[in-house]
Amino acid sequence: MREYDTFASPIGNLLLAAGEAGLAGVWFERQKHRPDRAGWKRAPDNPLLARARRQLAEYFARRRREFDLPLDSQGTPFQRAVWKAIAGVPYGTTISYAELARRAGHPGAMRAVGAATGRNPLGIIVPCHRIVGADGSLTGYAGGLARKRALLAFESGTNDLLLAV
Amino acid sequence: MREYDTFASPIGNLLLAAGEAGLAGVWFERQKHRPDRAGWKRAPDNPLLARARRQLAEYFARRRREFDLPLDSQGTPFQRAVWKAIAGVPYGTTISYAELARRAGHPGAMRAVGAATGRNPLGIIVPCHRIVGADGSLTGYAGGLARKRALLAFESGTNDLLLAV
DNA sequence: GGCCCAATGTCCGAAAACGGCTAGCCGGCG
DNA sequence: CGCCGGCTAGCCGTTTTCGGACATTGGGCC
Repeated sequence: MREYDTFASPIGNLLLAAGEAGLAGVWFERQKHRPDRAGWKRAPDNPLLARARRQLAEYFARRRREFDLPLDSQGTPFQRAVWKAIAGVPYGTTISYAELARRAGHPGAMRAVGAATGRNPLGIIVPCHRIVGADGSLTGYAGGLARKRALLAFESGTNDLLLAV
Repeated sequence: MREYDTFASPIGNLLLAAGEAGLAGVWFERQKHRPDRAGWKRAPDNPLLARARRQLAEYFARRRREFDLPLDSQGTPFQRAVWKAIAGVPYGTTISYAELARRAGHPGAMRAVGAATGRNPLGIIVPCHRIVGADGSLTGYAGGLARKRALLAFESGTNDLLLAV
């Protein structure tokens, strides 16, 4: 039985979930691999969820570039290594899946790294949108390529966040 | 790792490079298609480079009309055929790209011959400045049309070499 | 353990673009 | 008419670009 809440971002509603030791997930509504929230309890007053909402609002207002939250994402050792490496990619920059594989300690496993990236439960917080193909192509995003494109433009440029439909 | 040196000619500084079997290149500074000299070593004492400098000085002093140097230019078989044919054009004369194509054994390939001429690594030594359009127009030169015009005037007339800027 | 899948990367062959060209045409001039 | 300038369509190696095939790794499922 998990506590959750929602947050209305400029590029779509987000679903936030709290775990035992920290934030467990941030998904777009209707995104791929979204968890089944049967038996979850809506809890807007949960302090952790409130804190996450505030930091996300600051991020979208250009008043925050890094998140400061306890995280509690669940996955295999390999997946956790990948997600940890993703967390080290700075705001406004991108790296390739191959480079990510190297940083995660598995050079050559770029394909598997791609799969693990797609399973990242902490969208935006763990910036999987900063991972692109070796030739710069976007290749994929659980929330849809349009959102990935919008986030990268938002972080690299100074223009406002606008989701091209 | 190649050895190189420079030579101050009346129409601009030249970059000379020595190869395994002979002179590998003579380019104008800042000319098109100039090689990347990363990792090259300046070697004024290299005997081949010294010999090339002396012969160039003689050429510009009107005391030499033909060069006598071992050459080591690298290129495709087609390019080498073109450059070899260029080398056969005598001092003070010009031929058209079409005629050059015939002499190189590829009649009709004048357009490709033009491209190969532009890639000639041995400026002045292999006298690509003696190749002109069928109607006499200069059409192009890696070191700039002004230099081509100056070289042709120098070879045909008795006036001093003067580069019209 | 075996098999299939995936938000990749690399390589190679085919196709198109790119020139330091040219001969042929056409209209404008004297 | 004759000359000239500009435009066009072929010309042909080289270089770049593009698309598809394939090698590859780890997870999830049985």
